[in-house]
Amino acid sequence: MTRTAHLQKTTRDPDATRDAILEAAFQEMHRHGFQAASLSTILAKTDLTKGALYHHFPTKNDLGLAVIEEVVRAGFDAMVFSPLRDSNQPFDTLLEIIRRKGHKAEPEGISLGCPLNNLMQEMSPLDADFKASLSAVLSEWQETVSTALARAQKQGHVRREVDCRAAALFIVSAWEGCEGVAKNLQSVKDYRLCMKQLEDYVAGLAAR
Amino acid sequence: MTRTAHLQKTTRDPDATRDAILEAAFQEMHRHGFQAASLSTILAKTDLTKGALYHHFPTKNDLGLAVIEEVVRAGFDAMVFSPLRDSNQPFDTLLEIIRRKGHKAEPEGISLGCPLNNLMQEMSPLDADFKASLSAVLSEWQETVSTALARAQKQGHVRREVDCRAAALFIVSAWEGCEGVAKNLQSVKDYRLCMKQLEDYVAGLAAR
DNA sequence: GACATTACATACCGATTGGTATGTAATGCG
DNA sequence: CGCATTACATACCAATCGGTATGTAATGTC
Repeated sequence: MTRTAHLQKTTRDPDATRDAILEAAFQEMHRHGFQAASLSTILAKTDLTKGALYHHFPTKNDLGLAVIEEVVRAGFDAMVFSPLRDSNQPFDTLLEIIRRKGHKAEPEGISLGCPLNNLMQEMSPLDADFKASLSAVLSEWQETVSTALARAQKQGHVRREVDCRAAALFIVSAWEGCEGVAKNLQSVKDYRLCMKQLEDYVAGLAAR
Repeated sequence: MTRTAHLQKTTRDPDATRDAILEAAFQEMHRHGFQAASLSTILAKTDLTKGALYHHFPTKNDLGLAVIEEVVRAGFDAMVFSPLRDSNQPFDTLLEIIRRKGHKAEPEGISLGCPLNNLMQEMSPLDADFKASLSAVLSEWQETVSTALARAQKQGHVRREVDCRAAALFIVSAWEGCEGVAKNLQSVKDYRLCMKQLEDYVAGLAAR
């Protein structure tokens, strides 16, 4: 019956608080994975409480799915999907993206790994909703690379006998593989070396 | 004060029980990862109790590390390391191993993913002991492939200008990448397609 | 200004977790 | 055989987990 002081936020901005929760949840999930991500930690980082969280997200799973669709996917969109789709020199753009990835690599980013890859490895076999959401991003990635290669092929920049879909699958896989291995080795040097090999593989698809 | 019946195992075999715990722990960790692996579940699978577990392993971390060093590593040894080291046609053997991996792929194995990769993605940034233990296996893998390529190079089966260490790093990375992506897509077909690309890449290292 | 609704804060809950303390039966050793 | 030690089983613990119920202040609507 003690009438504790209910300190509410004086200014309200639902969209901003929702974004704050999403961002904090993304960071927490990026470091500890989804299952080990603690709602308490997320809320501590945002200075919010469970009331806020469960007002915006009915359950922890929904929060995780929203992170994938609104944060992870948006990152890929800005970094890979849009540049590839908008380019009219898709082959050069693809090579350039891979090169940039290798160059701008930071130790922290390396040791945390690719958020998409992390979540796929953890959640795909455990939860169908996660699997579907993650698969959607992964497939869009593959599809985007595949389309870029096909366009380049029409331009005569990629050899005619190349199976663009298979190549795209391998590029995406190797890409994730490089990030995963470098994450474990915690080595920027190995990451660059590995991405350089991927770059060489892609360059090897070019017409003579 | 109720004198409950203490049902002990009538026959004792410490090594066997230890192995049983390790095997059950491996399966749990393979499905749910290390953190989400429940000791209760592991014990239920073995019909043992916490007394047995904590007698053989001082802590959950030690159990996890033992699984890596005694189960995961042993698997790689039998499937990859030993065959590559013992072969005197290392290039053909490497190609054969990759081919076999693609052929004998089963849906369940695919959707569970590579145990090493799973644990690396989950634990490397969280725990230094896990990182070290996992890195040891990964480095041995890379080293084994690298040595195999170098030997093949001396035999004239691999082009002279190939950087064997870099190629081995990429092969291991792409390998893990294929398994990781196929795990998410839960598609044996895509796994085989992806491993075929890797096979082609390796074949491309051959001397003309 | 009254009132419903939104946007949170606070307090509490059952379930599960890794870990420990203690007890006891089987085994190895003299 | 006697006795220490090993190899477990049982019972209990604090901490943490995701989730819920309830309360209240800010906001939108008329």
